[in-house]
Amino acid sequence: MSETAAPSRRELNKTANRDAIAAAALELLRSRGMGEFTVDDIAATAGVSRRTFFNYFSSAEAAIASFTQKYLDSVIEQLLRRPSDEPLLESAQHALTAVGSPRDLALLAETYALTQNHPQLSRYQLQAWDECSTSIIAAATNRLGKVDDELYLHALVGSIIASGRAAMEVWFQQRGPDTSETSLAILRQLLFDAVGHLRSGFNP
Amino acid sequence: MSETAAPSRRELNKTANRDAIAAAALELLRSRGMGEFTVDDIAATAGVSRRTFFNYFSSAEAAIASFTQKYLDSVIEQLLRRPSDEPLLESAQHALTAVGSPRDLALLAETYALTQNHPQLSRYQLQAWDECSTSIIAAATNRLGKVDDELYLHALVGSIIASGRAAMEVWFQQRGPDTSETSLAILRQLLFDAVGHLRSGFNP
DNA sequence: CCGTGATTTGCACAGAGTGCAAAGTTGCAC
DNA sequence: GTGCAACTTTGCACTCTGTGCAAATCACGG
Repeated sequence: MSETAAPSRRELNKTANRDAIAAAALELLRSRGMGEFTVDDIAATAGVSRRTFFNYFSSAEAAIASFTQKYLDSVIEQLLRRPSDEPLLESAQHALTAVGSPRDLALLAETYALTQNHPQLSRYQLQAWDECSTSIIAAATNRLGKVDDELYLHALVGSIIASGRAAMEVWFQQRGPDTSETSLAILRQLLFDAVGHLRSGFNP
Repeated sequence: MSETAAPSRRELNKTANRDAIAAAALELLRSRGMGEFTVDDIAATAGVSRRTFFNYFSSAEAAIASFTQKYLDSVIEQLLRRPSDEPLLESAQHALTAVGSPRDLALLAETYALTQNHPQLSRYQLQAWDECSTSIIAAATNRLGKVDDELYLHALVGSIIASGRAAMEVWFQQRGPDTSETSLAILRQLLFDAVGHLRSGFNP
């Protein structure tokens, strides 16, 4: 069915460049910490010009947040694979915890941990989660046709995303920057349980 | 009981300055639109130096987002006034729609409307809502003592805030930049209904 | 091999944000 | 009211950000 299609040389170079830049940003984040490096540093590490950096990302924070976006994109992908008659909350519960890409979850967790106390980066992460909401709403609207109750859908999807973020926050409080396999398993469980609470209407 | 206490001259000057700067930012936002003015413009309009602007706000966006923060602060204030044995969802429903400060809600709506398509400002607004979550969680933890289920509390409060944001979004889709009394009444109703959906566990 | 369109790069420039020290205010004790 | 201590505003200098523009470079099809 849907092949990934044309990996032309140009396309390949483009994603390779993008990945190299994001990887360079992550490397500097790990080694120096947020705020301790500049866009020039990232560009130099990635082996591109400063100007090219800005062709791909609008800021250093955006480059780091791309890892969060990547995880959330894979969540949406999983979500679209669920049977379309399955209740949204159930689909979401599975999509958030699906291990379609273990590395994505690990990077989500790592960048989340390295983000603490860096307002501007936090804002970019928030935006990534919010855009995920928007995508899910669009997909649901697409699938169900014009919904009768916009408010219901927005509040529901927003709550799902909020539950996901709650799981991240609680995980980090409990585990700190530990991103071992064990720790990530706990994170997955928290993601599952958070949406579980939502599914049960927050009735204990 | 808790008086607002010492309005010393210094304190007064400080809040007056802060208000003047925020008002100047809003005025420029209204007259020129986001991205069409600089921090120097705001400082000049407010009658302070550029450097003083940065003593109060870290960016133009932060100055605009202060109106959202103000509304959310008043929500928290209302929330703390509710009887402490009332279920959190019920308290939240009332706090979000309480007209403790009609002007705050109007400014929330207006700045929300003027924010569309301005990523950096959107991020600041998101952050304001997120910090509100954090405050509510802290308050609840404070009131109930160390909670047994952190995840439950985080997911619940996050969902409340998400419902509030959902109401804002739906309101704006329906009403655009209309901030008349009638329109604001609709917004209040949407806020009430959004949390209502959450209260009923999203069961139609 | 060459032309065409996309991509990268260098350069220039306006503006953001911050440290620092001088100048100006406010509060308080005498 | 004088004067000193603490706080606030301001100007200045400096680094870094983000973007427009045009030249150079690259990918691809003929």
